[in-house]
Amino acid sequence: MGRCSDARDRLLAVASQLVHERGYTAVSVSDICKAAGLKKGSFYHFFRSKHELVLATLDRFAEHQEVGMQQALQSGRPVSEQLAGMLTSMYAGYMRAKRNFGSAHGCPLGNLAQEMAHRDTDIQNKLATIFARWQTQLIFLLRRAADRGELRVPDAERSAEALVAYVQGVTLLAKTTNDPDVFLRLAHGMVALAQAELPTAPAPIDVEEPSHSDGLHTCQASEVLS
Amino acid sequence: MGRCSDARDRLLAVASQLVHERGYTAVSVSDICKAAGLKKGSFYHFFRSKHELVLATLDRFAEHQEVGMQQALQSGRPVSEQLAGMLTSMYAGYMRAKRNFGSAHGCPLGNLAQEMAHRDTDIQNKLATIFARWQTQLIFLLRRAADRGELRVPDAERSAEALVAYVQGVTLLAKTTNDPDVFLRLAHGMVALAQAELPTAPAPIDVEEPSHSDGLHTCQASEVLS
DNA sequence: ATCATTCTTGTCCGACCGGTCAACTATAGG
DNA sequence: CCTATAGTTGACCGGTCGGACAAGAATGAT
Repeated sequence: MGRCSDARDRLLAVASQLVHERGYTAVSVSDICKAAGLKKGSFYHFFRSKHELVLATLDRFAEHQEVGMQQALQSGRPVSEQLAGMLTSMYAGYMRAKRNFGSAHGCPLGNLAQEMAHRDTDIQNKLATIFARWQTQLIFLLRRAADRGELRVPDAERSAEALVAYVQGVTLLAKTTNDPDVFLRLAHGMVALAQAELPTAPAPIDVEEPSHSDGLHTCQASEVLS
Repeated sequence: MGRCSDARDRLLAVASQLVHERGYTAVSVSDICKAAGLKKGSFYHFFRSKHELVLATLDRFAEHQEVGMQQALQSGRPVSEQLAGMLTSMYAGYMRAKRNFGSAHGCPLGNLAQEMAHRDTDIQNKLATIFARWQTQLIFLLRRAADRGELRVPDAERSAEALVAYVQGVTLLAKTTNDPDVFLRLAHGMVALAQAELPTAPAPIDVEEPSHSDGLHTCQASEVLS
């Protein structure tokens, strides 16, 4: 009863677009409303807050992703080709985005994770779940490749985790250097990570003397900056 | 002549802290001033804008980084150990940050890159330069390892680039899952990427039929979301 | 035709945004 | 000691932020 409107869907669609383009903080509720063609009052009829809206867009994203992944697993192509294809087809997507919208904005999940993971546990959890599901699918893929003798996969779990990280890192680098060729240049790393050997020594778990500092990776460095 | 004050330095220090914790957009000039213990008027005496301040913090970061890298290159440890050590010592940094500040915020460069690279070309360029310098140092390291016969390095440039990406990706994953052990679990990937083989077929540069969609990597997907 | 429900609208709020400015104070160099 | 200069202050600007709300318009079920 009452009306029925597609406003909620429009809000979701527009919001994931804008948040992807500009980031969570930089997009205002008014921006979203303007783009969806309705007033702020309507917004707050459907969502209790901007925060809740973004969580909803993540749910929607996860559903879409799920469908896509199922299809991908059925493709019979060689696995090493499929792995590299993840990056080469991101190259294609990057070029398409650049052509259609003027520039590419990286991975919507990665962007949101980088911006919000340490400030919003709801968003963090939702993103972590999506990454985990992604990893699970990769494990399947890698195990199948190992069974078929296509690849040597010493540790499918770890390799899958490494692959998720690598894809995110490559995307970030492509965006930062504004150079889509990064996807092509680094595609071979996917296969390398899939076949990565475990260290002979179980793992260097020594939390070494903290201040000897290797230098090349001062990246945690709030501290470095006095 | 006139006064001399350390206010500028305080602003830089406080700003890199806050931007690292909350992101560029989410930190206001007033926040920075409050934390530095001075008024907005003073801020605009030293910097023409928030934008300019952040560029200055990046310069400062780059200088510190430079020093650290020079030291690291002189360490005589085995290169594979040094590579893995980049991640294991980030594990240490993560734990330290968590202990001291309650949570870790990932790599300040990565955060800024993800948030700003596609919206601010000045910041993008500065970040790209820092990444490039980082890569250069890694190339040195890898070449030396190859010369000594420590590692087989088929392509030092590409491996160095892949390593930079990988470190960023692993950091993001650790932050998103809030699980520092990721650094330890994925450390072996560093060695794998250093020794990654190039594909026998030069590269699958076919920009395949655009909509066949591999699914597992729908990550460019503003499009996927209707 | 009615009426509860769903949706839409416009207006309003206090807080804060990035940034400006003129007036004031402390200080180093002469 | 004096003064040019460097640094500081607090009040202020127009604009936007996330959010609240009462009132009205459209609709579906009865």
